[in-house]
Amino acid sequence: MATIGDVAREAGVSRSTVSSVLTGRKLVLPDTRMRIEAAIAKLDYSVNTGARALATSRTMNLGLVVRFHEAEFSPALATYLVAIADAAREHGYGVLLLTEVDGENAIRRAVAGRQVDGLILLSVVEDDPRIGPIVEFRFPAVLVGMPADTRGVDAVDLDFVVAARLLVDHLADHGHREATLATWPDEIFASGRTYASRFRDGALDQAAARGMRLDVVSCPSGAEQVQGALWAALNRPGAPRALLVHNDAAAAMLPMVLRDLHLEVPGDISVASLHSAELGHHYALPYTSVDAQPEAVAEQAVGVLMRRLATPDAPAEAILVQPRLALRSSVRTVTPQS
Amino acid sequence: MATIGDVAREAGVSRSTVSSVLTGRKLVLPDTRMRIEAAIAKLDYSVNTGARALATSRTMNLGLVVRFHEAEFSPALATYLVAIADAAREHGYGVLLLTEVDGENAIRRAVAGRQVDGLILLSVVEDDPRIGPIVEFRFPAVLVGMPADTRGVDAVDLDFVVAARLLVDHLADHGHREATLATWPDEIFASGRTYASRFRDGALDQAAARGMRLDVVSCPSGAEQVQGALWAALNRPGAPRALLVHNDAAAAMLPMVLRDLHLEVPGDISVASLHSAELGHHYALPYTSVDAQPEAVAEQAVGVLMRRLATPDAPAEAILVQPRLALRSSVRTVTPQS
DNA sequence: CGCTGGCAGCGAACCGGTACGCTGGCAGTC
DNA sequence: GACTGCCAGCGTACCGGTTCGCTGCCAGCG
Repeated sequence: MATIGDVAREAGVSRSTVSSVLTGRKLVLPDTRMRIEAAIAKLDYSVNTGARALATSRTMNLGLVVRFHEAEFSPALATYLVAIADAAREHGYGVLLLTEVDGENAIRRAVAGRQVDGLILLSVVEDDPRIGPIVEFRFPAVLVGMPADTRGVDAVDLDFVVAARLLVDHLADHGHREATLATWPDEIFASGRTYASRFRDGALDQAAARGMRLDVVSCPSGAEQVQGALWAALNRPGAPRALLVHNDAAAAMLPMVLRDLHLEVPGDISVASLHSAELGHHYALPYTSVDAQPEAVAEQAVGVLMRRLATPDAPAEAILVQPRLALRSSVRTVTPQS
Repeated sequence: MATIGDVAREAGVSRSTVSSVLTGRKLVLPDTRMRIEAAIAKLDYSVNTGARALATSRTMNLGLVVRFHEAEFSPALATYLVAIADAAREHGYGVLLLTEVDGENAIRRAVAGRQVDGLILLSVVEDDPRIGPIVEFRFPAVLVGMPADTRGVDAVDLDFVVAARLLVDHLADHGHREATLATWPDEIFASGRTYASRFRDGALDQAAARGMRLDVVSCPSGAEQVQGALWAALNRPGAPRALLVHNDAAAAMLPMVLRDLHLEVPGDISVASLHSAELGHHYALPYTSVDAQPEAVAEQAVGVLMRRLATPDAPAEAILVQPRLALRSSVRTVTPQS
């Protein structure tokens, strides 16, 4: 493999001049530059990123910290990983995958070994133990997922309150005065995944504002339990004829349960949901929904991190990605009758 | 951040002695070693991996090349990514996520920039364009997924032929003389994903050997189309009362279709499938199956790559991970009646 | 007692880049 | 014609490790 010295020799200049061309930080006479570029092409040279990192003390790598939570239903995780890697590359950064049961350790190692310039933490929960070291070291990082208290750390997430409001409004606008909200298992709420509570509370608030009754049903985890919970919720006497879903597992199982109960959408029941476009695609979910937007979230997360790297002392940002409603005519207009 | 020089000063030795302790390649007197270790602890020192990489010309990083194929149904992708990262760490390696529409370029960049010591290629297809550069540069790499011709490149995959045989035998052993095989869309076969053809051909061969009739049904992609295809296949007159599934989307949709057709498993129909344990878990699939084993495949892939790095000139390995049958009593015993 | 051997630890070179101060040549100005 | 200013390009130090040959000490042995 050719080194910068080989290129310099080939072009008849010094190493530092080649470096000037590579980094573009200094002016080089056009014909000198062309000689150098020719030499680079001829020798098929490319810079040794490790050596450059050592000299500049910037690795141009980001650490992507993934904690795999067995209980979570997340076909979309891969989408996030890929979207983040793509967004990072747009800015010239690579992505190091840090997956450890004990995410704290992965962070310490990567940071201490100076393998990464910044960190992206996925599936953040409230009081996430991974946040401690980051604040302590003042290491550039961005959380994907919003802890209740962002404590001066950058964070990016979908705006679940607005998402809830959009969906509730959509039902209310179509004349629904009552609905069931199928949401996450209790342990998800308990474990501090604020997306669950932000959506639920946003939905309850908006329902109150619109004079709508909203019955909250927590679907326990496990596919069969989810089905059972949905079945029970929809089959109880006086069940509302509108369903609001914020639970990927429930959304995936819903078509089957509805068929079971001989309920037509939207004829017998209106359905509106919050789930990722990918989930909807794979499961052929024909429901009006707010799409979780992995690409947009990934882009924002990387963008925030870039800004943090550029200006380390700027105040922390908390970015809420605005959701969009995707209509799929699963909500019908009802006329009030009582 | 402390450097090796700081540690040396603190311990009253030279930098090279500290290095001897760090690498463990040279003997150091016990009490000197302890002084150095104390200094390391006191200064909270850890080696700069970039500098070490420059000196040793080994990065201790692997590149994980992921191509995201929109049409593929891949909730399991994340499982593979995480499993590979975990396996790599067991060997002291980090994982750089290389995702690009144009995977070839990602490879070239990572290799030319000496960012990784080896590559792991996911979802390999026949005549995968990414294989070319690897063979050309003789760069250490392992394919996950088996091209028909491994051309001297290491490859690891599940043994789909054995998987097919196990499942066909299972049906045959229970007295089934005919079955339907629900398999991948035509374009998956066409695009050279050999897992599809290896399974199908293995199943056909074994069915022939066991004197069994096997009707192959290709389920087109898209959740609704899959349902339609399954529905048609199961509902046609004289449809076999045994179903063999090798198609994750079909497996996921199957419970709904069966319910639709009022078919009980195994009372009305026997079902045996090949899918990942994770898929089965998330979708509550109660079918006897051969579990695709992401963890085992990941472990083997990393293992092969480690061996390749140790002995670059060893002959290429092609490892087939042996599948296991997981019984879930979805196959019933039938007594021949004609 | 002198020679040899072993070995702990040192020092310098090196990996492949970047950064910065300096030089030398040329043009413009008085 | 001497002085000034500008700037392309050079040389060298440095980033933080590893490697390897050498030194100097001590023990063992004849």
